[in-house]
Amino acid sequence: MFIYPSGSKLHIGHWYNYGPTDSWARFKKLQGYNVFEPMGYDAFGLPAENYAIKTGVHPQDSTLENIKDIREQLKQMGCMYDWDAELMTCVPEYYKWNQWLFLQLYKKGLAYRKNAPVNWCPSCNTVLANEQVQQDGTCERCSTEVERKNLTQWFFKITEYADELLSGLNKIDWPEKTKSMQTNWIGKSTGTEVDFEVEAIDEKVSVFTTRPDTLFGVTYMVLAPEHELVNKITSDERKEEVEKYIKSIQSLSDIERTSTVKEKTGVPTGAYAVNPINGERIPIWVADYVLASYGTGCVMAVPGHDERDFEFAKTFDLPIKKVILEPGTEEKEKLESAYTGTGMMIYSGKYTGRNSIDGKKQITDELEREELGRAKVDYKLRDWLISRQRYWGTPIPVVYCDNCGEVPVLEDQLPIELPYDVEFKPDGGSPLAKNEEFVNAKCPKCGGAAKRDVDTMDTFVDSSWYYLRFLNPKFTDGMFDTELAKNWEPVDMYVGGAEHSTMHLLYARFVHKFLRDIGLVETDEPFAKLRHQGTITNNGAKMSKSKGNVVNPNSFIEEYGSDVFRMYLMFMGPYDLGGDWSDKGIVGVDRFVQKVYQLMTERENFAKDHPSKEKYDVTELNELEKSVYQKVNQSINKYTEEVEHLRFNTAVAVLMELSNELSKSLKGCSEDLQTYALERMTVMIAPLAPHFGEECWELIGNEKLIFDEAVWFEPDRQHW
RNA sequence: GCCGGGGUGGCGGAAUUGGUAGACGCACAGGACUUAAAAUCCUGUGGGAACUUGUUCCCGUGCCGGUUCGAGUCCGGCCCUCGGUACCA
Repeated sequence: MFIYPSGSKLHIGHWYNYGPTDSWARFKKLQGYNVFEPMGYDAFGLPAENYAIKTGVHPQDSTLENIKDIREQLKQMGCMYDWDAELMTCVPEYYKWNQWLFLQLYKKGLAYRKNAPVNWCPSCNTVLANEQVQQDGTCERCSTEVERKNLTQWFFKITEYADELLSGLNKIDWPEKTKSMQTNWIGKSTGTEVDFEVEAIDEKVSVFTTRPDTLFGVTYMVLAPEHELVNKITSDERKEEVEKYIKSIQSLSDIERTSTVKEKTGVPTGAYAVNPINGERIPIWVADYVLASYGTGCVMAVPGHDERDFEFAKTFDLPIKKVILEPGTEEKEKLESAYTGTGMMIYSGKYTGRNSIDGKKQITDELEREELGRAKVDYKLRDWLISRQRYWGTPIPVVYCDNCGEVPVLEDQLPIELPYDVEFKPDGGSPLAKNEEFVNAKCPKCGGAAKRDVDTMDTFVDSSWYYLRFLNPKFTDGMFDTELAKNWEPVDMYVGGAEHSTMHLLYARFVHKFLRDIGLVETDEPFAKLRHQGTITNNGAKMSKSKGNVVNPNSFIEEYGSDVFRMYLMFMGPYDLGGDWSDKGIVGVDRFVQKVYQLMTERENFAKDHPSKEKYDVTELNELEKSVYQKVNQSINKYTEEVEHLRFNTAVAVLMELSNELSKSLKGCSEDLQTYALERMTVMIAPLAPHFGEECWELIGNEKLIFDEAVWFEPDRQHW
């Protein structure tokens, strides 16, 4: 994953992501693969803008300055990045293609506008990111209570790909936990949509349920407070109470609202609905535990067989009906808690006595026949909201014309450039809204006066296709070079933090599939193999500038060099777990390197003076030579296995064991066998410590660079 | 709350498939070298007990329970902790 340049310094986390990854790439290079290892900058985003609000430094200036510093530090790490392929997302040459992508999605009906709430701080007069809202629901800058405000915003229709995003997981070599998180995030559930007639307004309201077999147990219905029908159906005498309730839950987050430990709240609307299966009249309530964003924003409540409904019914003394019998009991009335399993249906009209598993299908069939419902698949996944009321991002290529309404910009007018002169101090709207020159445009359709969209895109748009742009960042004839892409896609190895599991990694898969559907890529998935690096913490806490607990790698690099520092990070523990930072053990890695260096300097030019054989027959070696020979080959075998699977900690341990053995025994071996051992040792050290590897390679008498030669030795497994 | 990880000596960790728990390293202790120190090298090092002093026994992988000839590993129930939770990226 490319780097996010939020500050000017690389911290240990960056080293932990990029050092070991480069070691893996170098290992592949030595093995003879054609390795393309690029680096770029995810340069748009909120922190640069907040920094600008605080200090007055323009986001573009601070970002470009940071990138300059970061580039120099990346070079210190000794990664074999292809610097010709470097890219950054904040330049028109790049973000032009975000806009182009937007237009393609729009053309296919996959970009659309609808209302969605944002966090609004009435005191700062601005939209806040979730991160800027404190736990108690107040603004991090001024501690004012944050409100929710509805704005018309752009969405990408990722839900159109929900099924394929799910099934595609079977085709890729990703960590099981990541696939499992995406699966749960997409949240596919098969169920039934049931229509309930609402009395008084002569309108139907649909609910989605995975348990149509419990339909006879419905005793009330709940609308999300945001549901559009709430206003319509609420009776006059209830109006005041309902409005008061809706206001009272406005500042709660979805997490708080749906918490099962929080006491249930809600109010009756005074309206009633009719259960289509038995004609029963049930009250309609409004409660915050139902979210407008999932399903239809409305649930049929079955307190006997749903835990949340049970809690709610207990709290408000609503009837609880038992309609499924737990296997192994005859008790048809009492329920200590909601029973959510299957069993025999009871008190269910003609379905009484049937198995609830069959009942599910039969009730759905009946509803379909009567046109009162239908089988339906539902997803938790929501469409991707990409509008941001901010400056530092890609302008959305749409204008609004009095005559023609919403009109996309013509492709040949791209890029819509982000103007430099803008006031980002918050005052109510998107910063771009105040730049007249930017806002006023011509309607592409009628040529009349029009206003540009003043929002910018979510930066996850930038990062959802950059891996394709790497192939040739200077390409001008399209989003990326499709000919090159044919040869290089998908990415063979993608490494980044697990925190991206459900957002970036899902968005990128979605965009890749879309690009396939418009004929730009040929594969179904962007990243064939994915691995996560863990987080390095400091005293158990995530390092961050705001906490002031960032460990600066510089002092260690000065004292031990980048190779030792990088190798120590690899030696610390399993790569995917990360761990708490401690400099306690770095001397051990340093000692190891000194020990190897000693071995090499004692045998300068051995490769020239005593060339090694390719293979040895152990029957012709003495006992000591035989054990050295075996140790060397066992080490190559183990090392290969470990590095291949990113188990760098044990790979380093293999090399330490080998160096201990060689320090003890090498003196007693024939000179050519000594060369044999040192060559192989060097080849294994080089990917982990590239500078030191080259030094050793030269010391023992080689002329060319080891990585230019791409030397690798397969182990001799014959004589174990 | 929900989803997904993690928890093993004084410390970082190893044990790849249910089969000798503690590889490798840090720290510590003793020794060699040295006038001395540093560096380096060698030896020891999970806890406890016994004695015939180099061997035996007991305990031990977050907690409680289970499966198995055998569990760090599998199953059930907890505790703690970390990541995500749709506008940090």
